[in-house]
Amino acid sequence: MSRRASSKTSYLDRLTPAIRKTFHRLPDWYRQHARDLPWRRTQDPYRIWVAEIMLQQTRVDQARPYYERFLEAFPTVEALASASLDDVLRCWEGLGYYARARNLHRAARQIVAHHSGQLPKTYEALRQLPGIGPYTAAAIASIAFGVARAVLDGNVMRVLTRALAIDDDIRASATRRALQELADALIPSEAPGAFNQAMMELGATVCTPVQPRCSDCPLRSVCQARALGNPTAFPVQAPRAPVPHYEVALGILINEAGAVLIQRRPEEGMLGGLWEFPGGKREPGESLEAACARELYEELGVRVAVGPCLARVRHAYTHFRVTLHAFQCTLQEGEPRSRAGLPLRWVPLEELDHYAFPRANRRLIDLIKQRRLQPDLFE
DNA sequence: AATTCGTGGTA
DNA sequence: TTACCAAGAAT
Repeated sequence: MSRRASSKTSYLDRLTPAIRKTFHRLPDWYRQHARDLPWRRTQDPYRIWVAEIMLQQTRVDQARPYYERFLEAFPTVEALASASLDDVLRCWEGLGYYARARNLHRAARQIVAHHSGQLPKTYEALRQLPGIGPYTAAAIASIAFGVARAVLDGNVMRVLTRALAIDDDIRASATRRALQELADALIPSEAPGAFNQAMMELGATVCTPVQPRCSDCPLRSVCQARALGNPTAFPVQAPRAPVPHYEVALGILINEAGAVLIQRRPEEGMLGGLWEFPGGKREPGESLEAACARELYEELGVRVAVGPCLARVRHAYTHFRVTLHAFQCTLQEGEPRSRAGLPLRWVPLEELDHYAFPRANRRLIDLIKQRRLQPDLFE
């Protein structure tokens, strides 16, 4: 058996009538076993859209409170479109993958401008909107509009590779193409939305990555991974590359009024549009204090005296890890001006929660606030 | 096609 | 503690 799927790979020949029949019963299973999730109580395409975007690479329990808050703040497409990006990001703070919030905001404006404020009803038209990829377009089209397009997410890939004992690497695009083809061949035309949600619910609650509950599975009679006695052998995926670790020095500049200096990151790229303390990565052989002074000079054109480290935070991103070191700094020479043209702002500590910060920065702020309760340490 | 995008929970 | 993982999209 090949671990690499070629461009001609197809799994359609593995489908027997018994397998098709068993899969087609999934909507019924779903109606009986679906958890009561807030976005299931609505047929509002806007709410379904928001939920699907939030659920990308995110667990239901983590997204739920954000979903409630977001819809309270932006109850309609029009409300979202007329909001500022900063307000949207503030609502999204802590949820991660902030491009989702930026694209959601952009797409809302496009929907108001070009679709009379209504979400498009076809897969292709949905797909044109920023942030709506193959998964989300299929999810909205099937759940809100009854279109028979199969979703392919981590859950569906796990269910399918186990059911048919597919041992190709699911990180390979060829495998994903073939799995999408397979899912599209299985989705029924009567209840496509329920089928899609059933596949995902099955993966989330029964066909789980570890310790799957096979005896409760509606597919147990046809599942080949179970027949092989080793369901967790699927899906097969290549190991990830090891991630680097960076030491980052940040400068906490405080003015006479007790306000601290923050800057807004560029809207494109990592953590785009969020605010943070100035600073950057330590270079090889450099001390943290030197890195702090260098970064503040490079970014803001100022000379600073680097004082004590007020707080440290370790944080793991997807493809690297960092340790943030926040140094209290005193302005020696010059007035801060962003060389990259980024917005800068002096903000009292109490007002920092009016700005959207990355998680690691927010934790630093909490630690610094705690120290400030002991003035001698801060002065 | 392979990388780059967050965060929190869990074994 | 480490490593993996979760209702993906953009480039």
